[in-house]
Amino acid sequence: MTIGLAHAELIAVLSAVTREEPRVMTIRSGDALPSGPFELGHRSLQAGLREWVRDQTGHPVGYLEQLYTFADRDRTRENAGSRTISISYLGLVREQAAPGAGRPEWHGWYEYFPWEDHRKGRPDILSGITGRLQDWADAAPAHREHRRRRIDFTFGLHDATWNEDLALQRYELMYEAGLVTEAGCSREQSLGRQMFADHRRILATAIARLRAKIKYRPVVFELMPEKFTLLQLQRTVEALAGLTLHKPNFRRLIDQQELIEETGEVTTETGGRPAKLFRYRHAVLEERALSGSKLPLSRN
Amino acid sequence: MTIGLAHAELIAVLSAVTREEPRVMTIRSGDALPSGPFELGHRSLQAGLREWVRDQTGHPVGYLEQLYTFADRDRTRENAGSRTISISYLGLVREQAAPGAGRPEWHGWYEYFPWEDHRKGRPDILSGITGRLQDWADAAPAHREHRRRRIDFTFGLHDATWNEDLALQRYELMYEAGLVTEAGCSREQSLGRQMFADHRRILATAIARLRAKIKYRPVVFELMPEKFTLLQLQRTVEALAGLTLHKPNFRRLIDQQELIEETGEVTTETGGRPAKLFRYRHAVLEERALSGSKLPLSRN
DNA sequence: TCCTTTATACTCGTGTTGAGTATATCTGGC
DNA sequence: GCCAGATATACTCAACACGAGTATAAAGGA
Repeated sequence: MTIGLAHAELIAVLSAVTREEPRVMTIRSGDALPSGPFELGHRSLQAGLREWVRDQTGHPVGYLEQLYTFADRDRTRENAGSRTISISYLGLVREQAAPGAGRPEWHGWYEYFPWEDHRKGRPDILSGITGRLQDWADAAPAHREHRRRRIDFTFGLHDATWNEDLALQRYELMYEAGLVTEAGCSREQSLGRQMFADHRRILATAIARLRAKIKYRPVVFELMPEKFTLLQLQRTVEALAGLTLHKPNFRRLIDQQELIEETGEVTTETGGRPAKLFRYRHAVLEERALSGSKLPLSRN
Repeated sequence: MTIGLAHAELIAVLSAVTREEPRVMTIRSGDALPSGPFELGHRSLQAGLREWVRDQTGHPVGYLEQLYTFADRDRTRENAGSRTISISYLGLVREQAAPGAGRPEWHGWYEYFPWEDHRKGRPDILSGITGRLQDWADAAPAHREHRRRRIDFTFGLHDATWNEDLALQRYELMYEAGLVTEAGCSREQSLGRQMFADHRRILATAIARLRAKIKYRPVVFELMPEKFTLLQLQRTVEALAGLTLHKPNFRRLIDQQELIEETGEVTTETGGRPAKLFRYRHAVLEERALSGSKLPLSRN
């Protein structure tokens, strides 16, 4: 029985939204996510990542959340018997944060996942994807029905509707079906920009997690400047979700949650009628907004 | 710069519900969670844990989900410079599974967290807890208001209502306030049964995660026998949530989700009028039940 | 037979949510 | 200066989900 000695590596998905586009910090011209070894000096995993990101990029990280941990047999290292344990994190960064010395490269989420952006309608690329997925399903008669149901559900076909939270499931399905380069598909046939190793999969995990989270925790504000208009807030949520929202209802939702307050100022930079500026109510609301339970409670 | 070499350890929170009581598998007579090193032979973390649990306990694990990864300076090992990375998992086990060779010891959740079970009303222990938390808040004038808001929210005091999902936050708050032995509190003053190292904290994480999850994913069925009555299902959910539910509304919720179907049989073992037996609709519903988004969508 | 116990079915009021419409206030062109 | 276009903000209405309570059905046991 071999004791588990392994290399520990931290991988960060740092995201920001600038000019209505969600972006991720990358290295190697967009080919990989920033990562580094977990060092002995670090107090904890979280602290280690924080330090390391600040040193490398000059960006202070606001919100930071662990995503997933996985292990792989070492690919690149000399000692092939060893293993690497990768711990991935999702971090949110303010739009206005000064760019650091390392001159980080930001790339739009949807370069890597063009089928995930539905703000301008259902992307054309999707019909090609679902077509090829259907072929993949038909190629295995034994699993055909099951695969079809999975495809329909995951991509919102037939009676199902598109669910933006399923970004990871969609990527995994495409991976299984061999539609992405990481799965050994040819470069011409591959869909979306690829990344080193499983980094694109980690990015998909981060996108899915964040899209789910904005619905029940007020994390969007970690991405907003201090003062913002309601439309700016809506556009940021839309960028993350890859969807367009219903303006009146979005506003109603926001102000019934009482998460923000007027600053008293207005801005005319938006084109038409001047828009009120709002700010997030930090102090009062550190807790809460965990919304209500969907269980039918009984009182006694 | 030291490269991160570390020990990798897997920790499992295996849960079941028997006789309307949620239980967790333990070792050392309930003092610790089962854990073991991640070995080289394992294909992946998840597979490693599955194998290892089956060998040790004879229980097949149904649902398995990663909880959290954390790092600590080694406590027990000889090489003090090294570190241990602990990866914790939540696993769900069927009630009827045969007990294995290892004769696992199951202990009720609420031995460790007596304040979390509200099925018979608000536990008496809670008044003591919140009283001591108030003292802790008052002891630090600078943070008093903030701490009070945290206590009120987390324990459902004043205008707030009890939120069963906050099990982890409650434990963390009590830890900060020094109310549990793990934080250096005396044995007499400690609340709830303690565990080795941070295992009780991991259990709290698992409880919180599971309580949140049953609301939007049909994971309860991983804990049910093949055939069950609606009341059995309700009692299982109640056991996990630590709450009593409104019977008519629970039934309505269940059948509008179309997650189960009648077997055609009935059982008279429940006392009064015979109850219909139901089964979970595996096949059709592997996906879905991710419920709806809370975002105000617009169609175009 | 009646009483207790559990199962199952129905009602009703309220609040949230999807969808659409109306009014206010700016800029820029004529 | 006035109108068109653009954006901001406010209001309405129907459908549905949800909390809460009530009524009926079918067993076992005194």
